[in-house]
Amino acid sequence: MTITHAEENYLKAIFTIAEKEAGPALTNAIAAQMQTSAASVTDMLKRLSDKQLITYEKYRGVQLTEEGGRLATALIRKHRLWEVFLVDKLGFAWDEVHELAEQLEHVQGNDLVSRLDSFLGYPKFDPHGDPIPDAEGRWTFRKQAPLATLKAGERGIVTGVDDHSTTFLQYLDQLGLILGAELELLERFPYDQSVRVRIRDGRELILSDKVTQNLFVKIS
Amino acid sequence: MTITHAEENYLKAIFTIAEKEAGPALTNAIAAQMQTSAASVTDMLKRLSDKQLITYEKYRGVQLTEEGGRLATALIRKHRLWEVFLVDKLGFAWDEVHELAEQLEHVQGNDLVSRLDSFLGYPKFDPHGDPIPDAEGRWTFRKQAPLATLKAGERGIVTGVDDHSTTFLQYLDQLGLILGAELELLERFPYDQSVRVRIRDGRELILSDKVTQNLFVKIS
DNA sequence: AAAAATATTTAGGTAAGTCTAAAAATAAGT
DNA sequence: ACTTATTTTTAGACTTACCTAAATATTTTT
Ligand SMILES: [Mn+2]
Ligand SMILES: [Mn+2]
Ligand SMILES: [Mn+2]
Ligand SMILES: [Mn+2]
Repeated sequence: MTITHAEENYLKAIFTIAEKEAGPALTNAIAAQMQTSAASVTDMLKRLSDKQLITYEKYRGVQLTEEGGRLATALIRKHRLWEVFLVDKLGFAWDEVHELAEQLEHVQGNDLVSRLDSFLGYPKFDPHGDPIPDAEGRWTFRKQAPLATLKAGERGIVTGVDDHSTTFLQYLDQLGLILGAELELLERFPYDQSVRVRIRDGRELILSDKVTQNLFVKIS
Repeated sequence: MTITHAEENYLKAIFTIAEKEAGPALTNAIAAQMQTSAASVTDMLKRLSDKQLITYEKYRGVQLTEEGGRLATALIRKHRLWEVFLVDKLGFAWDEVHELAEQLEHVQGNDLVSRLDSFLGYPKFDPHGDPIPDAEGRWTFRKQAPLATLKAGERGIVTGVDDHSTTFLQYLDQLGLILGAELELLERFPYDQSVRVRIRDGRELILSDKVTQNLFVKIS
C-alpha cells in the first residue's frame, strides 16, 4: 500500500491538531491547517479512512489509527531532522528552513533517516526547539513554559517558540533571543503585560505580551 | 510558470537522449527512457511545447529550448550533488544512491543547491564519475575512454562507468575497481576480447568484454 | 510504387487531488 | 421547540499524468 505526499501531509495536519485540541480533528480545522477547502478535506478523509490510517465518523471528526500515528510521527521526525541538517550543516537561518523541510520530509528510502540522524549526532530538538521523536517514535519532553509565566526575579533559558513565523523568528534574532539565550525577568508592567528582561551581555529589553506568550523558556 | 516533477523528469530524459544520440529525441526513445508508453510521452510533449521548454514537430522528435536545456542541466547538477552528499556524508555505497537522488533532485529552494555545493567542497564529479555542471551550467570534461580501448602494456585509472546498474557497481566493488583504482592492461585475449589486468595491490584480474566496455579509464 | 513494418498520434478512460456551489446535518440562539 | 447560523458533505467540474486500443504517418522492404 503506497502513500502519497498529500496523504502524508494530511496525516501530519491531523496529528498536529489532535495534539493541540486533545480530541478528534474536525474537518474545518484540517482545512485551515492545510489551507484548502473543507470539500477537499472530506474527499481525503474518505481515502485515509479506506486505507485505515484514520477512523472517520461523518460529521464527528477523525482520529489517527495506530498506523496513521506511526506515519505522522515518522514524518515529523524526518521534517525536524532535515531542519537540523539545513541549519547545522548548510548554514541556513532558523526562519528559512521550514519550506525546504516540507519537501525533504517526503523523500523516502531505506536507511536515509537513520543515516541522517547519525550524521547529525542524534539531535533531540530541532532548530525551533521542537522535540525530534526517535526511531521508535518516542518523544523527549522538556520542562518549559511561555516566558509569560515567569515571575519577576526569575531566570530562564530560551528553549523554543510557539509561533514559527518568519517575522517572529527574525525579530528574535534581532533581539539576540536565540535558542539557549539566558535571560532574567526584571519586571512585568501590569498595563499591557509587557516585561523588561536582562540578557547575557547585560542589555535590557522590553518584550510585548505577544512575544512572551510565544517564547518558551526553561526556568533555571 | 510552475514546473512539475514529471515535467522535470521528461526534460532530463530528453537531455540525456539528445546527448547520446546527437540529434532530436524521438518519442519511443523517450518512452523507453521514462519507462512509460509512447502515448503518455506525446501527451507530455504537447505540454512541454506549450511551456516553450522544447521545440516539437509532430513525428519528427523534439529538441530542448535554451530554457529547457537550462532546467535539465540544473536538474542533473542537483541529482549529482545529492549523490555526492549521500556517499561522502551519509556513507551510502555508490550503487544505493540513484533512487534517493531521483527524489532529492526535485527539492527546490533559493540557496539550497549552492549551499549544498559549498558544503560538499564544490565537487566536479559524482560518485559514478559523471561530471557535475557548475552553477552557470558549464561542464567539466575529462579525457577518458572505455577500458576496451586500452592497449596491452598501457596503464589507466578508473574514472567512471557507463552502466550504472546495481549489479555492475557491486561487481566492481567486489573486484576492487572503485573510482581512482590504478590498473595495467597485461594482455587482451582475441577469442572474446576479455583482458587480464594487474591492479594496485599486485592482484591480477580477468575482465570480460562487457566489463571493459562499461568501465571508463584515464590513460596514465 | 505498393505492401509491410514501425513509429507516432488520437481517442477515450481512470485516479488523485483540487475547486465552487448547492444540499444536508448539526449546533446555537431565542 | 423552532429558527438561524455554522459545519460538513455531496455534486459536478477541472488539471495532471497515466493507461489501452485504434487510427494515421513514416520508413523500410520487396
Ligand atoms: Mn518546520
Ligand atoms: Mn521546526
Ligand atoms: Mn544517478
Ligand atoms: Mn550518478
